[in-house]
Amino acid sequence: MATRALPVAQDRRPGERCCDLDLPPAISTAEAERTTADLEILANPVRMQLLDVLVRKEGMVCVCDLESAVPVKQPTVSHHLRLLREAGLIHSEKRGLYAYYHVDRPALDQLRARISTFLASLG
Amino acid sequence: MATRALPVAQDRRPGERCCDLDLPPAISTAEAERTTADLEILANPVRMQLLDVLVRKEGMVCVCDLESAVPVKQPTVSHHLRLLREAGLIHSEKRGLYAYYHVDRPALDQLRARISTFLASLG
DNA sequence: CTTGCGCATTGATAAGCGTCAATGTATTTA
DNA sequence: TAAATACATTGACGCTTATCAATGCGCAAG
Repeated sequence: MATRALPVAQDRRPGERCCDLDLPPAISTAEAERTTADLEILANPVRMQLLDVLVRKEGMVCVCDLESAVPVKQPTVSHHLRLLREAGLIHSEKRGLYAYYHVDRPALDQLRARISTFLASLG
Repeated sequence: MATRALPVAQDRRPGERCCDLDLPPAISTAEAERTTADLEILANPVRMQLLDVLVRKEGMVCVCDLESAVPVKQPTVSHHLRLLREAGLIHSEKRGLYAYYHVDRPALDQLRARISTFLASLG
């Protein structure tokens, strides 16, 4: 009895043009790429742990402390810190020998908001 | 004046052991890797658009329809559909010549919940 | 100034990922 | 049976990413 407008196997002949209810890509490719970038900056265990530490420690954290919180060597830590910095999620300040990092709260909040919006759009 | 327990540059001598308030990795490496996997399955424009189409079309969608919704060739579509399938987010059913895909709502909801929890933990 | 230290950068390596042409496999139509 | 169609799989390619040893650079203690 199916009253659905959705074409099913039985309704479709081989070679026939697919669903004319042209599924609009809904999410544009450009939009999908932006959201992908948002997800990718978080999609790494080391960056995730670094961010986590920086979030929990309200103040500034020096690199050597961050280093001891993740299972990779110092150059790799610097590498991921750079990516997070270039993404605008954290900032650094040099004091003497040490470099202190801290989270950019507004930036992080905006990132979380964008991802949440995306997740909601999948509902 | 600073009454904060957090060591700052001035408080720390070179060569000194870093913050003894051992920042517990808070998020374990294993946990971070699991969450990373959750993010990664979504962190691709094609998979994102495929999922989006499948979510918006309640019923089953055949591959040729999905194909026309993304800017890549058929083998690439099959590739990403396979990844989504292996992640348990979608399922397929063959009817005659056509393969129909549909979202696994509970699985998708759980994924979204896990990511939301993670995002909240960054608050 | 020289040495030691914290951190960034470089350069190399390896592994992973996305993409597509070509091919395989059912299945359906002629 | 033969030809056509939908989709999956294979195999190859290029690009990106993560990682670390080695090195560079600035600051600070001696």
